[in-house]
Amino acid sequence: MAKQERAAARPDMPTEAAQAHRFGKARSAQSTALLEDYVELISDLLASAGEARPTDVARRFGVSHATAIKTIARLKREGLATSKPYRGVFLTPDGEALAERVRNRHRLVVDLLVAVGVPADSAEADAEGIEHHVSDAALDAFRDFLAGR
Amino acid sequence: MAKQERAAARPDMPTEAAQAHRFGKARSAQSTALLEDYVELISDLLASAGEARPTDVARRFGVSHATAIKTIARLKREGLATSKPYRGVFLTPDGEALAERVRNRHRLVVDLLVAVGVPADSAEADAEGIEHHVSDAALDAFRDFLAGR
DNA sequence: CCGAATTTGTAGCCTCGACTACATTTTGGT
DNA sequence: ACCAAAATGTAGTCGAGGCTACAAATTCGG
Ligand SMILES: [Mn+2]
Ligand SMILES: [Mn+2]
Ligand SMILES: [Mn+2]
Ligand SMILES: [Mn+2]
Repeated sequence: MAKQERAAARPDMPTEAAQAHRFGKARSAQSTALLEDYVELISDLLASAGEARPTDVARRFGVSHATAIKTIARLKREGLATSKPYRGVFLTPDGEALAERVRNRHRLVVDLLVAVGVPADSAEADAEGIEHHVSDAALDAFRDFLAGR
Repeated sequence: MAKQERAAARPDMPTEAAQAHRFGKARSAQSTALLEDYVELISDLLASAGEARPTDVARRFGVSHATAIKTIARLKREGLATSKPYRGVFLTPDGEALAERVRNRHRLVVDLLVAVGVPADSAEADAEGIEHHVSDAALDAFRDFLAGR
């Protein structure tokens, strides 16, 4: 029966492959979301307090300190952070660069949401999840929209 | 046994706790994202082909059939779907209702992205991830924006 | 109607991200 | 200086969500 499902399908229905690809993109974006949030948070702590302790990261992120330490270990594995036992966490140049990109993107997303009428606190909350799924093309559009309205 | 949230000190919630709360929201949204996508996909397949087979779901979602079957088992556990061996998958009333909500939300997000200038294909791809992190307050704002511009 | 192809199901393995419990190290108060 | 508290690290467990390999059921072509 699966003969001509393409012809019979709705015109606006995506092809199988295209849809699978989009779902895959969303999944892979999710796999880096945690790292992005950690790097951004650590960068903020370093800037505001001069140091980023695992306990602080855990409290700000809302997880146990053991969880934070394991995620920090993953950051180190991925070359984004460094740390020595009982000293704070620091970012590598790659980590700093990522933090900067993530911070700018976060702000852009919040600004866009506010610009289209989302209440500020909702915008801030939603952006925390949305930011990880916004493509560069969308960010460009957001910038243009914010500049030109 | 959901742990109770202490949302008492409303007026000026500490930045630290507020941030932790936002991160927690994003995490919990992510935990339901997969179920939402499956339910929406199954609903589409049921509407367009009259049936939703595990193999079709797997191919459209871009995962192995074993993975799809396991996720469908989770849908059944959560009361969103039903199925009998070697028959297709169907949605419970709860599942249908969720699919409808998710489908409308998906469209709204795409429309909003396009309205602020995001290219259509980027909008469609980004929406697949973004949709799961858009609050009702934001959706209301999106509707108003689309209606009133 | 029957054998082969397809579909479906099961089992076992992996990584990630969460937790608790406990061990160790550092820090701070007296 | 010392002991207690806090911070940090480690170990073990869990469920979700992937995978591959294999087994069983169903559907189809001849
Ligand atoms: Mn985030
Ligand atoms: Mn962020
Ligand atoms: Mn989606
Ligand atoms: Mn969707």
